[in-house]
Amino acid sequence: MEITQLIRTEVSKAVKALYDYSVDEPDVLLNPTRKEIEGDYTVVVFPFTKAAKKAPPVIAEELGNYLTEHVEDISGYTTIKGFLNLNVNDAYWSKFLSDIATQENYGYHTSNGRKVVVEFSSPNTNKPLHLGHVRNILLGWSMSRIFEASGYDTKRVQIINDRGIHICKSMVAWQKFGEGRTPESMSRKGDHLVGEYYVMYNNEEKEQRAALEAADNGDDEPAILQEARELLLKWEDNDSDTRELWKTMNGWVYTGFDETYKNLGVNFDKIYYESETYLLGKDTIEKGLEKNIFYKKDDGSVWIDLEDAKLDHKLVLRSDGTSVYITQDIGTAEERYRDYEMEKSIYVVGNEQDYHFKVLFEILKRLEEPYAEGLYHLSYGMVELPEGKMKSREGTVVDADDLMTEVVQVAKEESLERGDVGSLSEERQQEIWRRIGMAALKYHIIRVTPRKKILFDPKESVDIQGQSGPFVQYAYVRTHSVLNKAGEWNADMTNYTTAQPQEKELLMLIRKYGDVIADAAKNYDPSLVANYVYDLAKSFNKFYHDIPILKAESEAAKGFRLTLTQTVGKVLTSALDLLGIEVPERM
RNA sequence: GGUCCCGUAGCUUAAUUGGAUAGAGCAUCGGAUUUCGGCUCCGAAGGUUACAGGUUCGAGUCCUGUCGGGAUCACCA
Repeated sequence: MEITQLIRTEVSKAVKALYDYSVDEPDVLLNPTRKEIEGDYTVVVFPFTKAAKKAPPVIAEELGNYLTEHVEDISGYTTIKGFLNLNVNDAYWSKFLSDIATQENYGYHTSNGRKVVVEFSSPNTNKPLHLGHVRNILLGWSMSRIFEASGYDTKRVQIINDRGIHICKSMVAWQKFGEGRTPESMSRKGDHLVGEYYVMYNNEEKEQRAALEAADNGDDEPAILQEARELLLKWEDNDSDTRELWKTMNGWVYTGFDETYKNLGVNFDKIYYESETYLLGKDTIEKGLEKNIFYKKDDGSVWIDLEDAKLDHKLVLRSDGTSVYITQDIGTAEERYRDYEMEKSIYVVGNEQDYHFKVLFEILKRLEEPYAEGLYHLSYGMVELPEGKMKSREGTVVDADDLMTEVVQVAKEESLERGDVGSLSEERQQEIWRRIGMAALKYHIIRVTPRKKILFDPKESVDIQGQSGPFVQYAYVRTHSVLNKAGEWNADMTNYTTAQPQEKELLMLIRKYGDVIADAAKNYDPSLVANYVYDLAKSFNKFYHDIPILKAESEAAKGFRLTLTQTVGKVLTSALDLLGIEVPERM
């Protein structure tokens, strides 16, 4: 049995035997022992004082005695105040290592047959992706990977906001100023090209507004805004020319997005388009009206009263019968359930929509939708720059494509300075630089817990030292390099029973990997994996520095350490993969 | 104004969900290589966990209040 599980089980038994008190195994408080103190795992005995009617140190002593006698893998103990520090038999660790060494996908949980849908990215089609999207995409991607590793059948989806006044604005500007330009004719990424016309639109609108104000007609609407509105009406009327232009320009954007997604290393199982879903949800509102979940005002608008959930009254259908944003979301949720019958849905959306999702989920609960209990809003803080918030109107956004180019470029420059990979082909070097640069960027963003806002300093995002992606990659490259030198080795390590503290620390971390995955899924927090993989890399570097591997004192020790090194390499690769980070073989 | 989120070392952050002396990285200062790759390792310094109360064996974590920062409160999406 796995060691921490074993300790929980045995503590539970011991408490029953000694004090006739029942503790559930998960409720046994068990931590790794602090570094300065002797021992491997620590049991907190305070919770047993009432049942035992004894002082904590006495209980610790009695439990320690019992466990040492009854459990083979526990070789001894010490007590400090109310803490019982247990020593694990050295033989346990070599057995543990040889057990997992050949395991496929070590740390992954077996399939649980449950389905989860993760929605992320979900951009508008009027401008390219920026740093904010990057955080969203990285969170969504790693969350979906973590759920897969936790045994879930996982689907990745996004819903693209491809209709509405914003895209009409880009269209108007292109009609006026475009002169037939295309991504091909301009050699420009489609999403960037469309984004430029959106900017042109905004500039034009601003100028017209200023002119109107100068002429003392400040209350009038700028002509170009009227044109955009007309275009939206035409779109809704299915005007063929408008639809054609809309399709063409959105097509440019999608091609651009695809390239960005590819560079970020992400993909989707299904894409929903608002132009196809914006009419959904109305039926549900009708049904809800019949069940008195909603109510109708005199003007014909439909509302829901959520005051007893500490929310407000919320409009769900306009007086003219058309839907609002939340109506669509209700409809899309149902459509998604028809597609996947998922038990859990995770919406990766920024925290400015916290209120919206509270309302949405509350409504779906009241409608008694079968998937309502599994809804989760993975809310994350904004990404801010040192000089303040990003504002597209002020041109202070950090473009996703530029950012990626930049980090890879920096990785390249620093690598050339060191000259470690100069002997490789140009292509392979390029691939290594790409992996390093992307690792730096991704790790820098994913390591902070989602709900906190990120202060994004471009300089720090390409750090390769300290707690960074490349630091972890370097530890992996070391494992790879040692193993290459080692060639074949004798993996029989059963008579290696003198594990060093550095080795035990590594093994305890490796043992924890499956727990970390489960925790990250339970808390919807990929940063737990990011912090874990750093700890593992750091611990390996120390081991590597302190202890000889190839020149170990015995064949058994060498076999043990090489197997350990190999296993560390596997776990590093696996954990980084959950974050969407690839490892290079050299760097 | 109501509601929600955040406040930890100069900076960026962690804390096994209420457990021991709050742990890292950057920056600063000082060390380590006849060795499997120095993008490494070791050490020093740096903290009244915004503040004030409370709950208990025990609080960065839970409760109340105060201060500071942000978000949100559309027949927009």
